[in-house]
Amino acid sequence: MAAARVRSGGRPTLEEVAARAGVGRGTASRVINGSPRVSDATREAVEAAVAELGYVPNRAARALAGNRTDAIALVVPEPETRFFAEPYFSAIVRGVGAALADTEMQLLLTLVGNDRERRRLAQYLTAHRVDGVLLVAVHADDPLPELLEQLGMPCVISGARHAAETLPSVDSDNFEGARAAVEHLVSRGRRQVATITGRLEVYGAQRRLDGYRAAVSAAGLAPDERLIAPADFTEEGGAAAMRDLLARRPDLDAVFVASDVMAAGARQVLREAERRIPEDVALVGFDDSVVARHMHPALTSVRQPIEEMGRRMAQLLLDEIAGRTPGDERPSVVLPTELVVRDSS
Amino acid sequence: MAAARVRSGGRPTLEEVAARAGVGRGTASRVINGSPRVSDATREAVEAAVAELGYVPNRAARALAGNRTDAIALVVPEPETRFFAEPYFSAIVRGVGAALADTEMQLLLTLVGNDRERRRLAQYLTAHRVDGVLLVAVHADDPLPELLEQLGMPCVISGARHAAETLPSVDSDNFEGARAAVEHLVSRGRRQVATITGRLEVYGAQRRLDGYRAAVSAAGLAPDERLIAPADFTEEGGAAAMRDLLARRPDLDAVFVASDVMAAGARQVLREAERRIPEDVALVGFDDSVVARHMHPALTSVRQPIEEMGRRMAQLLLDEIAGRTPGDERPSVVLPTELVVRDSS
DNA sequence: CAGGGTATTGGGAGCGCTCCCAAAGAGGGT
DNA sequence: ACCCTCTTTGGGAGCGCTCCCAATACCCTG
Repeated sequence: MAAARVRSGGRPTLEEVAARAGVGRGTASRVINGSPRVSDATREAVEAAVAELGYVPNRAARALAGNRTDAIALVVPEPETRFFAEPYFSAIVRGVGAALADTEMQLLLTLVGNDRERRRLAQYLTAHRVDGVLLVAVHADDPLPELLEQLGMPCVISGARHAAETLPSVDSDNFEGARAAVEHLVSRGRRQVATITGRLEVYGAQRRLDGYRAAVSAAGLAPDERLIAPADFTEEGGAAAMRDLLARRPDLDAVFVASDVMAAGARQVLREAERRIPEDVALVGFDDSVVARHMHPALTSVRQPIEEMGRRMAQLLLDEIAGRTPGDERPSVVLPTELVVRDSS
Repeated sequence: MAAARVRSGGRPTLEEVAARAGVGRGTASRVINGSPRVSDATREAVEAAVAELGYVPNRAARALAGNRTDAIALVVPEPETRFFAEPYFSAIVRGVGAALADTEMQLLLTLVGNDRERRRLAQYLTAHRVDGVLLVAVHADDPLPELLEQLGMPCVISGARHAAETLPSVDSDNFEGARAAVEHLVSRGRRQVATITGRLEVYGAQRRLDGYRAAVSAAGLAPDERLIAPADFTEEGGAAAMRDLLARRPDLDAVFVASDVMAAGARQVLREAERRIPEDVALVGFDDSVVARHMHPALTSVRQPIEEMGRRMAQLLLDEIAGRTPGDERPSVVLPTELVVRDSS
């Protein structure tokens, strides 16, 4: 029995645990990793040694020997203010954190600001420094997903990039959320329902517009392209779009806005135009952010289960990494939204 | 010259880079790590080989051999909603990310929810899985800082825990921010200035109260403890405190609230009590969050340079890890705040 | 021209773990 | 009792890097 080198300080090694338990290194490793091919007696002995020594595996050694990292990266495109804004970012992080809580997986946060950082990220991924990647707010033309697919790197994205998404993705039901919002407006007697959309290259924004259209025709209202104003998810964009709408269709009596922040911009314009909310114009937002609650009047909004989305993304990724993808098709999750009715509608 | 093993797939190793450059492994390593003890010709040869092969060092191997990890942890106590709320979290993350951008350092996100996760974190840190720790929103009685100090683990905290903080810390100037806010109220002719404080166990909240007191006496106003209502940084707490204040001193004409969220609660109560803002009561918040901008009327608030705080925390930590602490005393940074005047005052 | 630096360099010895092969032990059937 | 199979076990061989020592090359000095 090889006596483990005596080490005064430092953390205990597997070798020491094995020596203490009176078994070989291989056996100790098997116990630590939960292999079934160990007798009960041995397992208990090793577990006791682990507890006595306070052994914690050395992650680096594990990664080196096992060719894995036990870490996943959450990649956040920093300029994408829509994502980085409240409540998206912290909620996603919370959800991911929750899903990872009783896992050995570490969460690496990677902010991608400019092109240089983007290249560094690509290098990172190529160097296999993580077992998988969570990609949020990817654009349809982002080369990153392709790169990941080529590398065979497990990956989950938030929000499908288009109808024929090939990557595993988690999304909220943008179509249904928008549809329900507009249906709600119609049920309150509104007849000239306009919409301010997000950037339509973003698939989710397109789906919200689709939902709007579906609800409009389901209600038997006359579709009118002049009631549709595209914007860019910013407050200023929302304001500009609202001005356009008022100019084109001054008779509108409701607006479904594809984000709360844009709704804030729209409300400002409506106030300046002296349209009362909700008496003259009803307003519904999307996201149910802090802004919605504190707007005056409080904004009716479509809530997305963002934290849950984070959790599901992480779970999907863990599955992907473990290789237990059920069928051949890519798992894609669509979570329901909820309409939170407040004073603006 | 030992021929490097030919490997079809896979990433290139140091050994391969060395072979390609026609040098030894040690020399290649020296170049990669920027050692000055290499001739220019050799350096160039190695750099060329690195570029041609697209070599990226294997992090795990480095960590194992070098007994470091090139990673730091951002530890976030999840139940601490004050911190996790907008804008704190994302701004800190941004700042930290910016400071780390041209470093090899990785950012690990660790959410600490319950006691179990807390123990796991302690184990983590004991196992030296990171080179340093960024601790945000620590309570004065949190055992974590002590643990870190015992382990000799570099650490920076956001917000001193008390006047005699021993750890390197980054903070905004809570005292001066509060003082300036109250001074502003006084300069607008307010004479009965009340305050709603955060939880006073939080040192920052205490400092804000100190700043309030300083401004009150500097203005020659009569200090009155009935004008001071403690709360807990929540909207409901702010509302309750506002009710207390109105009951005790119905003649108050201004309130300095130690956070925007509490200010939102207070505003609600003032509206119910039919006090106009700012005509009857002027309101000033703290944080300059989204809530402040969208409140009605828009809330005057004290802005903290949170992103900059994140950046400085990271820099301090990197210094600490590099061991180049200038003197013996712990570096502690206090950043200035800025009063953003809006319609509520 | 010898002697004693100083600047470079190569490569051995690990770091602590996983993988895997071969050996030892434990039954079971005939 | 013997052979064969299945289970359990030990430990060698790396994973790719850093650290460091010894070797070599080069340069002054007297």
